[in-house]
Amino acid sequence: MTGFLTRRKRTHYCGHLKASHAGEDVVLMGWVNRRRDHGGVIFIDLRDREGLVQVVFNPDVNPDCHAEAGRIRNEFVLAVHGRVRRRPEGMENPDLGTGDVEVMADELEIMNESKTPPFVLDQMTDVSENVRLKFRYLDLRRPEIQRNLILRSGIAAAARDFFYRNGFIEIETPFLTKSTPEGARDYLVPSRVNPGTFFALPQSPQIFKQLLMVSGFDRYFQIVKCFRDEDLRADRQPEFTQIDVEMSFVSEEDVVRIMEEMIAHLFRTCLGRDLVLPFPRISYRDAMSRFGKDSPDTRFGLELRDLTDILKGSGFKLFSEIASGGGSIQAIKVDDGKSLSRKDLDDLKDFVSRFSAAGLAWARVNPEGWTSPIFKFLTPGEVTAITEKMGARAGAVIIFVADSPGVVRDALGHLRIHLAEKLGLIDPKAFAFTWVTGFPLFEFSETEKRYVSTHHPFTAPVPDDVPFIESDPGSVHAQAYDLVLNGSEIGGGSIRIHRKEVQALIFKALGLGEEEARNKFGFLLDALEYGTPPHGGIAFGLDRLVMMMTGADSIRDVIAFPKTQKAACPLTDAPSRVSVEQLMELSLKIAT
RNA sequence: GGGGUCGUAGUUAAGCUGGUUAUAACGCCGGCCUGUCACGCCGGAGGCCGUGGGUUCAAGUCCCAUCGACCCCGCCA
Repeated sequence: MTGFLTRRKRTHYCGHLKASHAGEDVVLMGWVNRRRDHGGVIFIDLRDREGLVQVVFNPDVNPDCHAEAGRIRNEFVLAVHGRVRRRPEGMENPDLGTGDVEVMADELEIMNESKTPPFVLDQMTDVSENVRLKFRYLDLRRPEIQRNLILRSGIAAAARDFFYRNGFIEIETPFLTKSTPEGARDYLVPSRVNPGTFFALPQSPQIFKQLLMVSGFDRYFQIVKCFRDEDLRADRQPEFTQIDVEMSFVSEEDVVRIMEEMIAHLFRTCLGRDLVLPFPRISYRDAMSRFGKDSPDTRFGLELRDLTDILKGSGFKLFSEIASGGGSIQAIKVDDGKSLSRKDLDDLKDFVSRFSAAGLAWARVNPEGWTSPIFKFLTPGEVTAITEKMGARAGAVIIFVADSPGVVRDALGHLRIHLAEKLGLIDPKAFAFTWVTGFPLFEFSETEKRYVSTHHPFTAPVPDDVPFIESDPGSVHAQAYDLVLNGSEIGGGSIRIHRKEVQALIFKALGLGEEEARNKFGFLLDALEYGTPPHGGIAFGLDRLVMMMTGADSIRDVIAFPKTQKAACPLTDAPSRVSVEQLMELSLKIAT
């Protein structure tokens, strides 16, 4: 059993062999993807990171070797010595990268056996995610997911390359840091040395990267894990990776320009795709009114139109009442509504009810008028005005939602995506980037009955708006920007406040007392008094970016060892209980 | 915290209005097979129907609870 590795070195990856290797002796090491035992000749598809190649065991070449090959089962680890040859005429496999050749084995070592795996490792077999995650080390042998992680590595490498060449310095920031109860829930780590106190795992290196600007590093980046203890989604994990960037002496424009070059560099080197620069930009206000959300998917139309003015005096009571109560009536239009059945349209009511939208109506536009449950309530003038405003031709379907403006946008924003997916209006190969700018600095929180930061409390206001911070906080714009790709926010950043007077105004507007602010962010406030340069930055969600670039449906398919929706790991069984001794050492007691 | 979909063989699924021994495909085991490539042919093994309780003469099927997976809302500055 031993000896092969001392005698032989691996010469090639399985997936690299091609016709030009014909006639060469090679040594391959890998896993058995599949065996086809014909009684006489035995075929083995041997797999490694780079792909598959067919290995042939023929009793005429080496009877002992052929006999040994009879023991082989799936996922055994083999070392094979043999000669590459072109496959016999007509035996090529065009579906296999190495399909022109095969390896005639004359020496075999079974380096390790394998239990029968719980699932077959090919793309035809679909396996539930809990089984996949429980046996993640096997799941990760599948070529599709290996491809994702290999591309991820390439993207990170390309990003580093870009940053190094553009004068950015990579600096690590602490994972054991201070809890700042603004924003997401923190993951806490108890301190043994300081009983009763806790570190927090960083939600982002925000404050540290700003301090690095105070220190004069000028351009910083880091590809770094961040942690947020919030509920999971298909594109959200409790630990995730950011490409984190901060720059000194820059404007919003400077950050946006260099970062879109960085993104273009990633797409060019990793996908071979040339993106058109500069990326389109849209204001927050336009994004909300045209797309119903601040991360618009611009791959398709179905834009929102406001019909409140036309319908506020309408004979359709639901509409007129909502309009007179300060609500809004908006609509989207599907140009070719033939494939939407009456039932489909009626079911949309259920869909928008998820967003607590009260009223939904629809209309089919015909050459002679509308087919619509609300047609009889509308005047011909209203029908014409709406048809015109929507730009609806015969065959179109108009879908109306009436409720408070926020609810309407939310409902229609989701509905347009739902319909675009259902109707196949989305080009799966498109990458539609959009910068969203001009965010409000504050949003009024109904739950907290106060203004809260839209971005974070260090975001700089647009200079012209500074006078209104106290008098009219809702009108103040931020020097903030989000990068959106196909409707998904993949990055966001801002110019930061570098003067303490402005910072003090912001804290005041947020209802944050001087003492409280000092307690939470004192060190940053101190730093602002020692010559902080103007600075700003951005952070990209690497996982989401890789998801988009690989076409993965789930963030879990681009992370080697992800958590389930309950924020647990089926492989290691984390999180788990710990011993009383461990708890005592930390001065902790479980209350429940 | 809330809404939804789903848990049946190793895996993926079927199982109707409750009724005899719970099906199939793939995988697995054995046999045959010297050119297959999702090899083929013959035979075989394999089940706590997620768990607990209830209704019933009878439960995979109905009801309640609970655990778990996924999707969504809230949440995620």
